[in-house]
Amino acid sequence: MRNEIFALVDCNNFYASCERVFQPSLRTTPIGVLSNNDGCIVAMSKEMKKLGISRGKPAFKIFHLLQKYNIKLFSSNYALYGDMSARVMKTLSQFTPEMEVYSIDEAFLRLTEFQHLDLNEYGKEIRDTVFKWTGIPVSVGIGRTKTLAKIAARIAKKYSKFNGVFNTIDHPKMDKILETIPVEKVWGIGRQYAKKLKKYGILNAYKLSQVPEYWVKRQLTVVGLRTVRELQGDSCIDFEMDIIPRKEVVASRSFGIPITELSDLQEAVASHCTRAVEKLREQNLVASYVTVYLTTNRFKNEPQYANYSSSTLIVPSAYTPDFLKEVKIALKRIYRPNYNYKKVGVMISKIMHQNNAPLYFFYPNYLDDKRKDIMDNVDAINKNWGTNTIRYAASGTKQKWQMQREFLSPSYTTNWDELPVVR
DNA sequence: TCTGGGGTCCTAGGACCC
DNA sequence: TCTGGGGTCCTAGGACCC
Repeated sequence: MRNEIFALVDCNNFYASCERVFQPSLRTTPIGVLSNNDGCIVAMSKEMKKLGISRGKPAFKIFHLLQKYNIKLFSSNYALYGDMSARVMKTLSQFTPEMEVYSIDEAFLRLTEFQHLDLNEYGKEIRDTVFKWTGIPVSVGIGRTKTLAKIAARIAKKYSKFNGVFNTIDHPKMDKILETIPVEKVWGIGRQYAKKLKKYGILNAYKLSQVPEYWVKRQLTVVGLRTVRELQGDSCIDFEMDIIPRKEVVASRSFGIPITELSDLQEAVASHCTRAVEKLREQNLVASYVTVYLTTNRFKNEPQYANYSSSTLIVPSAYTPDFLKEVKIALKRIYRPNYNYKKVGVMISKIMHQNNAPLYFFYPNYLDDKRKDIMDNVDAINKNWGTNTIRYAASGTKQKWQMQREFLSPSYTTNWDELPVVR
């Protein structure tokens, strides 16, 4: 067993905290951030959590509370959150050469080479520095495995007496600590697994750590087995410093209103497709497989239909028109009239790095002909002048399918016209 | 629940081959 | 047809994550 040391740095209520950074007057106001389409609550400040509102609640259900509790709602603003995330990660990277950016608001730091430090002090320094440089409050959890670091961060966040930092390494009461963690809060144990485990009386992390391996493997596959070993202090979930190439890229949106006409769906699909291929290019990837899917609203009591269709490109590409051509045909194959559609999506897979794409004698390679130059220019313009400055006619101009974002905050950090003004 | 979007991994089972 | 064994590859579905 290796004696690893991991820290998990987790931003507190990340989206809500981002909004607050730019509106300091909301320091004590309950803040909620909504999902796309302003559909439901995806993030809350602690003041709002205290009101007993739960994540995932449909937004309209709390409209009557807004005035009473002076709640401030925001439509999600991923341009802002992405930019703030980059600032946090850049700050964190100063504390170790070995960092894994795990999600938009979390990073693992490998601190195995820092055994000699007072880890609690180091954690506090990390926390204070991130707050000073970005305005985002974070929790720091330290443990021998990633799973234990996760649990530590949860404790750091939950109990204010720890000042946002908790270290489980060599903790004398480790068993007691694990007993306080409900099994469904363990990283890797979701709703279904928790249900199964509870049936057998395995209610908390300590119990889970004591379960025989063959039983776990049979019930929860090798994934569950890894989790159990991690709880025992045996690090077996890989630490991924390198950015691993995506295996698939998805772009999809629910519609603001039900959509029936093929022409509207074609616009939406073209728009999603354009975004998906953009994401490919951001990482210098090419791909050769694209899937279009559509679905009606399964929560409505009306005729239901869902289907998908895929196409293979002759040559792996990141040239948007190559994909637009395919998704148009694919959508036509699966479209049926007279349904109220809720959502369409485009998924791109069979992805590889552009330098690894096979060369074909009869077909031009994406890198070789003018297509890459064209795409680079389009991307540069859209980056400088704003998303969709240049876009494809196929995406349409009516865009009646566009989502609703009633409570959108300004793009403080990514749009020159919306910079905060100091008077 | 009247519900967001974007990902990953694992397994079972079918297709196909010898 | 009262039907062998074994391997690989692919896909759908189910679980998980943020």
